[in-house]
Amino acid sequence: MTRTQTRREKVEEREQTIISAAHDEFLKHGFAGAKMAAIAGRAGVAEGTVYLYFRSKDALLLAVVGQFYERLTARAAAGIRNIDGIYERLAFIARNHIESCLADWRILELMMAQYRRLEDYESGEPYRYNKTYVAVFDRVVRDAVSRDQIRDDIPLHVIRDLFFGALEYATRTHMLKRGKPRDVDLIVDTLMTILERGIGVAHYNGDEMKHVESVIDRLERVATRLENETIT
Amino acid sequence: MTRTQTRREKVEEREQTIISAAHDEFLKHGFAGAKMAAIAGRAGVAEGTVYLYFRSKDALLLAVVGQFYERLTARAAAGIRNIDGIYERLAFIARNHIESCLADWRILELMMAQYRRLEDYESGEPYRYNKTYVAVFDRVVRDAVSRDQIRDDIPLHVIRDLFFGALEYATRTHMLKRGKPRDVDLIVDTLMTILERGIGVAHYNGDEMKHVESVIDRLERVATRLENETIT
DNA sequence: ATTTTAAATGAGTCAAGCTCATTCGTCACA
DNA sequence: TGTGACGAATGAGCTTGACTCATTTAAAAT
Repeated sequence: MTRTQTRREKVEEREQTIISAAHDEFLKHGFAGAKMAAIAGRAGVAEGTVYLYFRSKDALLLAVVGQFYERLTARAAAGIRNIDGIYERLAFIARNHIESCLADWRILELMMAQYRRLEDYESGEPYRYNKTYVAVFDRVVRDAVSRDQIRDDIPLHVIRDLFFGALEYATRTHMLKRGKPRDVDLIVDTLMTILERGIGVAHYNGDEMKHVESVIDRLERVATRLENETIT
Repeated sequence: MTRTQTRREKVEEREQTIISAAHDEFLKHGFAGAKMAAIAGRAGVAEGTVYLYFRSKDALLLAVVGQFYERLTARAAAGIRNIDGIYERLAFIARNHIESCLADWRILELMMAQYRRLEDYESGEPYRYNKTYVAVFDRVVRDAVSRDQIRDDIPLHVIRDLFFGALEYATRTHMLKRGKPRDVDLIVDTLMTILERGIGVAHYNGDEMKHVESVIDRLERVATRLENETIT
């Protein structure tokens, strides 16, 4: 008989099974409503076994949330790699955020409820998860600032809070109103428009405006010429 | 002996005592950490008495949250009465929101945790509390839209989510970083600047803008024509 | 084959939300 | 002033569910 799994592999597989079971149970019943016995049942192990893998119900939730963040971060980081343009990148992050949150809404709620305890937040794991995720966003913004595409007089943390705060609330509204997937586009587009105007460097100020006008003049001449040529 | 209180008054006073006790206990220990026995102790009544006034621990939390919202709404509504100018009004609402949330942060967390259950959210009391609060904001924005101070092509709900989402996240960041009261000004100012640029009607004068747009229209028509000709 | 070590089990403990039979306080009326 | 009636208050006890630990089972080492 071939040994298909090492001991280590078996243990890790079981851990994953328990996390998945917990994910489903939390998703269905919420944190308070989820029962450790039910999670153990779903995972096909005894209740005591769960406690060999996770210290407590909280620790189990933390593992679930951790995996959520890992997916979220991985998708965001991979997605923007093939995208140029600051607002296109932000739009991708926004859409990824909304869609991921919609799928795992309950988990997110739980995370917030449990892990926003402030006193020791910065030392906790959720904080680190969040930090690596947010780093993806920060890099995009800092990059854009260095290219003079975003004003440098707005603190990064304010932009960040605005971005993710708006996304979270918009996601909730979307969920409450049972919006259609199409609506997500509207949300993302609108948000990008506001952001572009709000934090982008002004396109139409003073000298630049004159430049714009000269370009418009040239375009107009071109347009006229084209029209005439087409007619003849 | 003069009767200082009617029966009814006594009951209401006791109810208030219990709510206050719960508020303090929740604030100190969070929802899960708060014990009904401790709340009863703080209020100076027996544990069973609490259940004469509130069906459950959840109902008690709801009452606490309700009072928070009432204060929040009353202050916001009263504050903007003496203020003119859309951004000045929004700034007041923003500052009131941040300061109130900072004071009762824990309560807010709890509320979110408990009452974002989506299925029956719209029928619940917290939803109504939130709605009347948000109505103050909506009125300001709608008023500004009707005066052409805010673009009318941005859905109100997106502005609202952006506003309150940004505020909530900014408040949390402020709390985490243990910011100073002075920083709140910076947050509010920055947010207002972004909002003004992002949702305000364009500043550059109308004629120029119309001119630009008419040129764009022409270009578009020309482009379409060219495309068609290329095909044939 | 036997020992050793790690993993799994589930009956049992404990804490906390909630209930309810009982007691208490107050007021109306004789 | 005594007494009956009724709503308010009480806290011992019930229930539920997170967590523990003595015991059993499986795997690895010798």
